[in-house]
Amino acid sequence: MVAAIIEYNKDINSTKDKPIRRLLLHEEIAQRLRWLIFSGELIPEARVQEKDLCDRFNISRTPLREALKVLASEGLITLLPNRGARVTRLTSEDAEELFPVMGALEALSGELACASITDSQIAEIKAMHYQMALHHTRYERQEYFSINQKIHRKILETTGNTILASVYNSLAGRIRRVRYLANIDRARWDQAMVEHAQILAALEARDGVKLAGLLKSHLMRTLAAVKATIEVGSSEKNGF
Amino acid sequence: MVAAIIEYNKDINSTKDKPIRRLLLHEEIAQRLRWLIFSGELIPEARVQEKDLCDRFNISRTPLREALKVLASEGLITLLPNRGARVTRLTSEDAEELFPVMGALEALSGELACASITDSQIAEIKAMHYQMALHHTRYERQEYFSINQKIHRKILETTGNTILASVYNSLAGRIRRVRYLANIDRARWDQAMVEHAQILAALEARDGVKLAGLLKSHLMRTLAAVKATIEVGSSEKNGF
DNA sequence: AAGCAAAATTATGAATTCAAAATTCAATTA
DNA sequence: TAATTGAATTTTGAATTCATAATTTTGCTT
Repeated sequence: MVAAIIEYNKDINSTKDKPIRRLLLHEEIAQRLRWLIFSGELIPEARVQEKDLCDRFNISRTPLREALKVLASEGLITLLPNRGARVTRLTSEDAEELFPVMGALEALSGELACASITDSQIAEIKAMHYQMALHHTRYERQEYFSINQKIHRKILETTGNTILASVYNSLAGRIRRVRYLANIDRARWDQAMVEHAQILAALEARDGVKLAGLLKSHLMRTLAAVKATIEVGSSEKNGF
Repeated sequence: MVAAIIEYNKDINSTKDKPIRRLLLHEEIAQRLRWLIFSGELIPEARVQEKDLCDRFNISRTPLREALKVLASEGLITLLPNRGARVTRLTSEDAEELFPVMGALEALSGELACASITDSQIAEIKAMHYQMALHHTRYERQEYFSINQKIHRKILETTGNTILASVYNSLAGRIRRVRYLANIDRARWDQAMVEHAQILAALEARDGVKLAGLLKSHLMRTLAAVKATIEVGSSEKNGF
């Protein structure tokens, strides 16, 4: 009995678990706010009223304001001193700055992935790719978009580089809503599928340089589609 | 007189300046905290006591805590719920994740810079380069380091891509202290100067692809030197 | 009725307060 | 004396309060 307790204690001390962190309220709130922005419930340029959100989440202003500061540092919202916070509107210029950076990160992602990806991981992505192709033939935009995201995220995960993933995700967050709403035309969609097939092929061949180039150019072509969406959105005054 | 006032008002309204934002206290505090970390006054792993900093800055805990949340989202400090904040210690693994990302960003930076850099901007960088070379021959490490930073930042600015710059600076911030303290040996230093000469040449030739490759490999070689510093630092328990 | 000015209201920025958790320290026991 | 328990203190997380800036409303003037 005593021995068992001693064993147990030894185990506690020798095994270094990562500390169990009960999450801080402002982090929970920040995550929920991100969802509100991605889902489109919080509209760009619209003022974010602290009181409303406090009531909604049943919290005081302190953790909410902390969360707003974090989102501001991520570029998702803009703080106007004494005049509140508002969801940052993505301009065409922003997109033109964001995509080359995301392109560079995706290229790196592909390069690193090729160096370490396992056969089973490739098989997984391949399965996702065909699932996506199916949605494409069925004109199922939402589902296509969802799996598309998953494939890119899967490649990112494969690299095992958490910093790369977090930086990429942060940037992608800024344009997620626009991409989601992007009403890409059929021609561009077909073209995107061709590009994805090439991407898969390069990944299977573990050709890092090739894959990097494909991902980069894929992103740059997507930029054009997104820019078109932004222009339309702006002129309709229901911007992004 | 009245006319003058009207003129003045018209000017105010017609010219759309970016709003003069009296900076929020937490932003000021966040910036000062960054300096404290970069300068080494705040030691990694050491607990950051809220009270001490509040006394130091003569502010209440509210804006300080907001600033801490922002720094945490930048990765400069780590928040342990109910156990305070501490400066994030850069591990060798962190460096191995950070440098490839920074390399990709620098490569992009070089590529974009070549596409738009003016002759006078090149001349400016060239002047800085020779200034740096002088410090190198004189073994003036701090000055060399300082100009080295400036050159890379100047190339970044040249691209005009503010998002690229801010992402890069955020990542660079995490390793600035280590790089600053990095006691690179003479051989590596000499090698770095050779690489810089090549970088300048590629920039003058506006050879974006070449420059991208050079910057990337330059970063990866720097990684090795930084990793060595981290290892030494850790074993001496005065880590980074 | 339109335009303007002043008062009233509301929202924001930051300090203070309060409750809960962690840490310190002293007393006790083996 | 070393280890452990439990109270006292400190520190943190979050709500509340307070002062000030921004916005809205009201009432006046033309």
